[in-house]
Amino acid sequence: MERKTTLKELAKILNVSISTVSKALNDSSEINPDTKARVKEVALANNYVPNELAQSLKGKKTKTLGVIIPEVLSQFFAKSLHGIETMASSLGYKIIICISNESVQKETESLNILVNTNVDGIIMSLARETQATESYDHFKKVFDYGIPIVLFDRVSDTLVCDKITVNDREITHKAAMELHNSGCKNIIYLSTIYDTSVDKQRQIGYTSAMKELRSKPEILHIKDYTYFEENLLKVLKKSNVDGIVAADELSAISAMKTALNHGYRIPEDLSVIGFTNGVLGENFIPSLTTVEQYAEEQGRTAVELIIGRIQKTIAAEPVHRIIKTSILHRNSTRQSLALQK
Amino acid sequence: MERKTTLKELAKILNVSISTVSKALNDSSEINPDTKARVKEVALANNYVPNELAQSLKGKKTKTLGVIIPEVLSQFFAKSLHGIETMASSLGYKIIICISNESVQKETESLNILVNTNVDGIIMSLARETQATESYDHFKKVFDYGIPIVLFDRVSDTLVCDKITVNDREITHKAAMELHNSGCKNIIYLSTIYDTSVDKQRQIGYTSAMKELRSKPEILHIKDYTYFEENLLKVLKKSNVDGIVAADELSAISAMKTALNHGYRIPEDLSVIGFTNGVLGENFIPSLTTVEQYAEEQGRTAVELIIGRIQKTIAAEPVHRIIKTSILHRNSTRQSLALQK
DNA sequence: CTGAAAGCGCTTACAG
DNA sequence: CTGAAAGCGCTTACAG
Repeated sequence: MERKTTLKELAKILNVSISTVSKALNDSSEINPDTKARVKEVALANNYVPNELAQSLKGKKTKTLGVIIPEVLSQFFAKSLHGIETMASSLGYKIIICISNESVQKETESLNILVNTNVDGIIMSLARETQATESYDHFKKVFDYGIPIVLFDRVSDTLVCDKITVNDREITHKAAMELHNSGCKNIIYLSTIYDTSVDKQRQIGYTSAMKELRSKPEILHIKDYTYFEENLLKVLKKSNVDGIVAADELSAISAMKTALNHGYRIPEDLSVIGFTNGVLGENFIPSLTTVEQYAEEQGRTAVELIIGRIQKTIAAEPVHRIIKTSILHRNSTRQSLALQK
Repeated sequence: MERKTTLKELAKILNVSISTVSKALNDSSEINPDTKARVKEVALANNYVPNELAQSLKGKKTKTLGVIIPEVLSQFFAKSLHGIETMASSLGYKIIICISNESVQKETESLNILVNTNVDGIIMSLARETQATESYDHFKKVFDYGIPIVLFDRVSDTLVCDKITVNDREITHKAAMELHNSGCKNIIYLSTIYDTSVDKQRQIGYTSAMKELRSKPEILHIKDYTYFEENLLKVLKKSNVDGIVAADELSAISAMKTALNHGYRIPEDLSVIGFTNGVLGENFIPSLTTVEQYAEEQGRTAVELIIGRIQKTIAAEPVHRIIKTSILHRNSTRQSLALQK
């Protein structure tokens, strides 16, 4: 049960003042090179490591980033977290992680904890409830104290700060068009991530494609997986659906499962395009054609942005970085008719 | 860009000393109830929150837990992390998360960061490389400083500390016996999590079952998913395999995928039992019969243990908590023959 | 080039 | 019941 060595102890051993030790270790130009060398040697021999609490108390920087995500069990957020952790630790920052569980209350608590804990910046993706109810009062403190914040994936116009999203509208439009070009006549939009900003954007992209194709858009939101099969089947039959654009990975897989269990062949009778490149879609049979969202890259970019903001190396006005996604073609869709010839 | 209110400022407003303010806010019995009330009122009105850095610098407690996991993309670790976060935040602790990426070096860095950051305790699961090379020197500092540590899932006898594991041997034994009882003749053990303590335990359980059945054990370790299909098929054919006990979720699913792609029917021709109750196994067709490891519970228990250790509310000798698992029967296995009658 | 002093924002033994 | 003082472990303007 050793205690950590302090500057005071080193000073005593070296017979110099605490100030000298501190300056020597910080490579101050004020200090004689020989003294520096001696100090450093003794510090090393005594396993000296500065007490970060004390340093932070003076310097006001904690080299800590707060991260709030709605959940960690979906591949998208797990991957973003991985990207955040990798980049942060490579740049010498620690991360405190909070999971909001889609709830405003937990998000509020998390924000308070992060503020009180003196994080240098916050990276987050909004809870569904926050987006559904448009509650943003709990951000007041963060803005009052001028703590930089970057939002990724689930963002809001109400919050003026740096943001990272993907080109949701275009890619969803493209996904719907691809289904059409591969021969699908009745394409629906399926989502279980209702009430989120990304869901809205993807809906818009889908709807605009339907408009272009002069087809009636059909949007199916399923809020509870308990009734997933039942709800989906009803629509599949009623509208003779042969194409699905699903707003997330799990709903895409669940749709395929339901369809296969009821005699549909995929992609012949029903084609599906989902979102997120995760193990689920990769390993399902048939494997899922999906929108690669570059989750890890989003995480890494978020860290770069927030650190740029903390160190004031980027321009004052808020940045909105839009990451270009692409469609990863696998086996849940057919080739486009044009290509088949 | 407000600054946070300090005790000094409150003291000035109230015309009392800093000590009085501090004691009043901490509900010290020394202070006059009326004074307390006045102080609290003003504190509230000024949005006072104590500076945790200063408090920690005095009190030596940071109310922060360090967590190191080998990866976050597997459901098992994502679920444990979720359990850890939930329990920790409900008990007023923050968590700093580090991902070792299975590497000793990253694990060492993470440990150093957590020590330097003055976490009150550490919860971790060892990196594969750490277990493979039996490198434990990087733990010296943690033990020297007496920072409590609890290991879960991937543990080591070399490290004397609290541990949480599951009954790996028994349950793997049981899994193999169940396959046998359902009619499987040639049961192999498949694993991609080679070199880990859990893999070893599960192997032992499997081997003991084979011994009991007077069958020759066959253990297949695949270290690289690139050659998964090739390696597995060779063994499936050579040994006429009709049962697989897989040490983790992904290898179980990959095995089913390979088998299905090569004409095997599951569970008729080949039965599979995996580990971890995750979305992958739940959604695959057929759904995976698997060992429920109660990952979230492991996470929650880890938090309880470490906090008990920090607050010294548990006995001095190291605790080893063994969580009883169970087999979740789904569609990748047949009923036992006994039950079929 | 070195050191004494003040201060970051708290807590707590000690005096009164 | 209230307050002055010391101290947690640092950094940094200021003196010498």
